[in-house]
Amino acid sequence: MLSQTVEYALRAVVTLASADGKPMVTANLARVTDVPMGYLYKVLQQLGRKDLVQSQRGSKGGFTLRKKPVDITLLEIINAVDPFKRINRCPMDQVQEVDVLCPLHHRIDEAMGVLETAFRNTTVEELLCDAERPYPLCMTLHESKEKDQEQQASG
Amino acid sequence: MLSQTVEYALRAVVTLASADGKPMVTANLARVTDVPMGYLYKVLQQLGRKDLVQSQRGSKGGFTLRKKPVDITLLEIINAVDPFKRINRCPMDQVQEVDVLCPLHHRIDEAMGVLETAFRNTTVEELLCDAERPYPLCMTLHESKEKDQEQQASG
DNA sequence: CGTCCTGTGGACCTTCATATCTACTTGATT
DNA sequence: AATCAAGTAGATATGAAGGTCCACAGGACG
Repeated sequence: MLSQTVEYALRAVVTLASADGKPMVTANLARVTDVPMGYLYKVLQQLGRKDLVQSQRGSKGGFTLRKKPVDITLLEIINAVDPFKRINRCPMDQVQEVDVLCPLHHRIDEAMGVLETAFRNTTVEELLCDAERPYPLCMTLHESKEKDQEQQASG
Repeated sequence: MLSQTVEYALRAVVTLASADGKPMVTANLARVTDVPMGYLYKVLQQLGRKDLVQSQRGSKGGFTLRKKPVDITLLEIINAVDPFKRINRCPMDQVQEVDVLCPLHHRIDEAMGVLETAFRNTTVEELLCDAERPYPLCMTLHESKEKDQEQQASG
């Protein structure tokens, strides 16, 4: 339903959010989020253009969030990489003045509206402090992230 | 969001529903729904395998619905050609016993659930008798359909 | 039976999102 | 300045969805 790119973008932002301001290098981010590194760059670039993330080159560099998790909605992330499309006009209708959709497309668009709202009303912050689910991303990845941070600390 | 194939399937079923039991030939259906005819065959075949439509070869043949519009939900049509996928397990998580999703995927799946329900709760019948929108599909297509039926009648 | 009409199914082509590769630029550190 | 770490950007590959084509099969009707 959502594109692979959106999925990747969401993972990246959530992970950066849980890094709590410390810059994360792409290689590390790629490992934790399980996204191909080369492609992750592209996704991060798109997020950068929309001012969701920020990059710092050179050693000690990496990516950080540009806004607080509480101020980032899932919809923003989605729109940054693969804009959520609503149906504004019937796709079949070439010559169309009025913007009244036919019943079919009206119904579909209505449903899409609900979905869009759900994404607009969820912030990254909410994903970080879910009582029942202590880790913002999957448990095993949390573990590999821990391991990775140990590596970083020791290396 | 929904695939092109789903869009085509929905158009086809709605159009067949408004044909009120009379078989429609693919060429005609393709014109009315603005779907490439060769591809429409494929879509209709998929709908046929799921017993949503029925075909009759030879002259006076064509496609008809196999069920009443009131008994066909949009979700059924969607599932026939491009099954609606829910998130059952975190896509990142290789080793996973419990089926508790991480906050991110839980949230996404929740939203998808709402969408799925919306499609499950809409029947084709509802699209046929919308007071504010007299034609189940776009106006101009309704017109071209009229024209087409005239052609059929005179030809 | 012959012929026309219409759907079937398989092979193939096209397009685009996804993913990779690589040469380059920028920043930090010494 | 030299060097290394890290992001940038554009060219190119891959694979799945969308779309086309064609030879065949089955039904209707003279």
